[in-house]
Amino acid sequence: MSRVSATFPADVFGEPDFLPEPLPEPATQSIRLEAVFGALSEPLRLTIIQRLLLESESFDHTCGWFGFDRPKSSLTHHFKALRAAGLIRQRQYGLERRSRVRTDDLNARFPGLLELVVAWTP
Amino acid sequence: MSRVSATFPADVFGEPDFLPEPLPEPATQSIRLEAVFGALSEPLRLTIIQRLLLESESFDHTCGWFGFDRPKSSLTHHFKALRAAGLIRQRQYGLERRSRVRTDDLNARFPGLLELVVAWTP
DNA sequence: ATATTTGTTCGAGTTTTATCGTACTGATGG
DNA sequence: CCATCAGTACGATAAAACTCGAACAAATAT
Repeated sequence: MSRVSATFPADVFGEPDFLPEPLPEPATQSIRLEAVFGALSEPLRLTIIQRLLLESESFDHTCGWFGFDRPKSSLTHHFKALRAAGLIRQRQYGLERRSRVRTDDLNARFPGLLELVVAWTP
Repeated sequence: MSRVSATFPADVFGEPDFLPEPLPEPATQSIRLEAVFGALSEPLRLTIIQRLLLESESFDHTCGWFGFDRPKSSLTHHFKALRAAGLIRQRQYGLERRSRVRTDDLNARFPGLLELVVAWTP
């Protein structure tokens, strides 16, 4: 893999200068509280958001990074639910699809929400 | 109706000296964040909690007070869901079952949560 | 080119949740 | 006693959500 590839992994060399466009997601203003609550009512999804908040360093993570023992199609389902509700932003880096929490958007729209997720004990 | 009846309505003369026992509800420590999120992911239930927070004066409210145009059995279902998740406390006053938000419990356990509900715009 | 890797899409089965009519209960008032 | 009133319980139907296998797609590595 080339050091200058447009798709090299963000967790090896840090964030690339030019990020791929995010996958389709709701605009900040149209994130709905009830949809956010629905997305976070599923323990696996709550875990995803919490771990992204607590263990993310300066880069985004693939869904494989979490190490969940679930079929890939189940993970796709949950990540899509999180993105549709406005909780995560996803970008495609070559093969990988990396996710980060939309922290700024969520803090602006629902202050205090992410603190609750961080404090959650499974 | 007697002024000293054990079951007179709390919204006419204020809170009685001896409250009826609350209906079965989860203990404060066992209220689960994911269950709370699930309960609040339903717009009607979100409305119930918001209105109890915003429009409740010093007394609890019956489910009829909200004026929802839904069958009674549907309302029973949603109020039971809110109580099971630990969001409301319900007491029986004669015929009526009155609800209040478990504000202290929820603020202690999930600080900031109720503010999000208050700020919600349907 | 071919295999490997990461993740998607489709579709089916299962479980949960919502909706709501009907019948019922228990307290109150005449 | 009998009617009324607030709300429950039951049960059926319908809609949503979760789970997951199988087949597929696209980028990468050799």
